[in-house]
Amino acid sequence: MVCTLDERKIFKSVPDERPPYTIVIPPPNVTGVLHMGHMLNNTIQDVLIRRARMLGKNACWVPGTDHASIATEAKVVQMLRDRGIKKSDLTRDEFLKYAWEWKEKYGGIILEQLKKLGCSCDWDRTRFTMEDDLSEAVIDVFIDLCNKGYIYRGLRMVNWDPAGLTAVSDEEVIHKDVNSKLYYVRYKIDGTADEWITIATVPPETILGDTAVCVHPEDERYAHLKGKFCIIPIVNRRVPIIFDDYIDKEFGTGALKVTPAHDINDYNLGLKHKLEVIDTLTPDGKMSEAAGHYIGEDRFVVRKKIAKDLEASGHLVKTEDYKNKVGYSERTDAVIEPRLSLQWFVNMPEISKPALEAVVNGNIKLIPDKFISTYRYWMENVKDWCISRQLWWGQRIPAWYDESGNFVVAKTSQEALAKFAEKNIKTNASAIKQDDDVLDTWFSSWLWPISVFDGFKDPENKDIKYYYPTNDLVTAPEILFFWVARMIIAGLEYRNDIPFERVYLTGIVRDKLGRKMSKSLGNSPDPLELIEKYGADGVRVGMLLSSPAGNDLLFDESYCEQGRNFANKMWNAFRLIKTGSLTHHCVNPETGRIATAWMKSKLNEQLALINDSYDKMRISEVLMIKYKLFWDDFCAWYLEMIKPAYGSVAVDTETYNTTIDIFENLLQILHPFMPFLTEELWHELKNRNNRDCIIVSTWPKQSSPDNAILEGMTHAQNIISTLRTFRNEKGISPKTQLQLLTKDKHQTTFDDIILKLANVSSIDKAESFDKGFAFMAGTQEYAIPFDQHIDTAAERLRIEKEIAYNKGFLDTVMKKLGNANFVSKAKPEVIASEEKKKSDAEQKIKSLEQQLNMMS
RNA sequence: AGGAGCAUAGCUCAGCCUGGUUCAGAGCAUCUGCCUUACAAGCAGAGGGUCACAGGUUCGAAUCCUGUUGCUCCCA
Repeated sequence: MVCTLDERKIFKSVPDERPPYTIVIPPPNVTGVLHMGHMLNNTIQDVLIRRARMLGKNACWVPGTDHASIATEAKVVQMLRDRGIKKSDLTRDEFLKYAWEWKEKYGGIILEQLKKLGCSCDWDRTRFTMEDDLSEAVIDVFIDLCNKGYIYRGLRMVNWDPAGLTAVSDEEVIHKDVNSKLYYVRYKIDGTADEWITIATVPPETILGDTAVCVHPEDERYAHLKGKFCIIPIVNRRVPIIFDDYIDKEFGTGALKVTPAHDINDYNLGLKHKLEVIDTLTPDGKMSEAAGHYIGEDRFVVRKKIAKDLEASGHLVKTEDYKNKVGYSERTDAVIEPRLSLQWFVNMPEISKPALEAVVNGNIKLIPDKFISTYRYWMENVKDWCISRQLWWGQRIPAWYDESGNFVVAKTSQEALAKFAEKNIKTNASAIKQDDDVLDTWFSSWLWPISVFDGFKDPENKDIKYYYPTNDLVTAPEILFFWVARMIIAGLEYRNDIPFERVYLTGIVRDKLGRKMSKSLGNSPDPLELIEKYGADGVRVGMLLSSPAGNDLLFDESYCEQGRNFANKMWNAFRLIKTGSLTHHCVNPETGRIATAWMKSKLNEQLALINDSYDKMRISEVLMIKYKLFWDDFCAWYLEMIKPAYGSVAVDTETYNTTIDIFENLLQILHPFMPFLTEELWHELKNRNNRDCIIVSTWPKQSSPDNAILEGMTHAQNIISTLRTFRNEKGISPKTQLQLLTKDKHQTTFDDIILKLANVSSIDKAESFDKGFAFMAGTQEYAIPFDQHIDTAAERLRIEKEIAYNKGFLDTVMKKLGNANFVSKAKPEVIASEEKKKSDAEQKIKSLEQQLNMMS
């Protein structure tokens, strides 16, 4: 080929009169590299896109990347550190210059990798969440939501990442089981000489921030402490003992130390009981001035120190081993600390209602639908979304503060000044300062299905009107909430329409032991090495062979091996057809006629199943049907039927041409899964021009199969298999010809094929069977005269076993039919089928008994 | 603590919604025989499951209901 499909812009889509089929890619992290999850996800999208294109839709797959603020910023900081530059020594602008430099260098690697996978994206449409137009949309949406009252700024307990120095969302916290210690510490009751209350805590360093001790109001052990105070050790602070039924009497000692600054539940207790809030941690996880002790030391160092100090002062009662869950930052792996801070939030309950409705009422379909209840549960309990991040890489929050802390939300400083003026706040350009924080990356990507078509910049443009709502979204269930749900919210809010019709949720790719693939485990194969080793088509097939929607895929390289073997099989079939003996000789035209008629019917029969499974998004089932259709039906049966015996010279152009047609149809059907090989063979098969590519060919039209031929062939296959088994068991070479005897009912249509595939010399009618091997295919009787030594006893045993089986079966049928309840209650067609079973079984038994008699 | 889901051949999964298809199917793996001029990355065959367990509903249960056990995910 002179130039690639991509270069010929075959993946390109522009609005036209055809119906659109649109997918927006879940944008991968711009600095990321392809991992197994991407492979699975994008292969599925490509399969859907390619089939839609062949169905005559205007297929548009929009690629792109997101800026992944925390991950990217962390990488840039690392790069700077390697060059001996500290982020804190740089201005914001200087830092961003480095960040963009990094992005230009490494951004887009992943898109190149997707091309190697064969992804047929419209690469001209590649977008990036931080490019100007998309950023402007983000800022406009922020301002709009502020104006609508959905966004507010508030003091909240957030998940603080002390390594990343930013708040992260609940979804970015990974809870892990860890072995900790539970410290039992006693606090002296104020005004007593030797009276104590003992609390249990995992992080004893937070004692420095304690502002109360809380017990259950009905806990008799502590009833006498009502109105009393106790003394916090080390800091010697006098704090109240409060009573609240929030307390679990059974846990620890039933007495809870309350640290409102560092625990969300304690914070709520603090609000309720009006407790003082003492923030004892610095942003980077060290003890703050307010802690009063251990200032500037890391919290984990202090944890050990304070335990010793408490022991020395006689406050430590005991320690216990304790298993608990600790939150870690998904990005930096630092232990997350709950921390009070001023952040920006989206008020979710109200704005998310239509999005809940859209899924519950079926406007948007989740596949598999078991995710609907999960989605509903989350949306009904949705919490406000913390959207500010203490980073520089991202869209800077358009809020402006004056010197006394008043703020307005505005796109530019000029507009901000105007807004201050409106509020009658006197200030000036040099006195106002923009918020230092940026917006959560999801606050960009929730606009993705709209912003990639410039739906914010130009809401009435041709693209957005044509492509939106998109058709399918393919993504991982892990981000159902923090991405999918939010896109639905944004879509309904800003287009008054859903962003996509269906969401296909893939499984998570795990290793064969069921562990998630991760860098630290080192259990993930390198996707590009896999492609190198098995070919992109082989890997694509391997990925999809066993990945039912929503179920995890236990990946094993042997799947790719299977994929490669299949590609190899296709190649070999091509060789037979195009360059092998088929081009020179062929079977007699009659055999060819039957064979092609059967194969065409088989193809149509299976194509109906394939189309149906596609519609139900059962992708691995689609693949398996195609796999068997090609390998079993086409190669193992059809090609063997028409393949000429050595030395045969009969030429039959019609059969040959039909075979090419069928092979082309099979290539088309397989094309979405195996784009490279099918395209290559498509061009090898015939001399086609640059435009005549399989990727833009028309999906084969399904017509009704000839059922008589299908049934007849199944019967013939039955006979052939029995003869092959017979040879196998008797050790008769496939080269030895056999004679086949039939009775009246036998249809001769497939005789040629039986002769060929079972190496039978002749098929003759006989009144009755003499000595030899008698068998049944369906309800018909056949025999092979066989005069070599036959183990009569073994044959008798075989037939007797078969009789016993059929009698047993007949018994169960008779029992049903003899049951008055069954006959009166079962549906007529069920009864009819039982009657048929009965007569078939009776006839079989009769024939088998005859055979038995003949042997004696 | 709560919510959701899963349990079918050695492995990965269909079938279950809507009970009845010759006493459960596939792919891979296994075993047997084959280097047959498209293909040993192959060909032809074979074996392999009391459908997790216990009850119940029904003429009839892998399929519907209840309970038990084990596992996974989500959220505390």
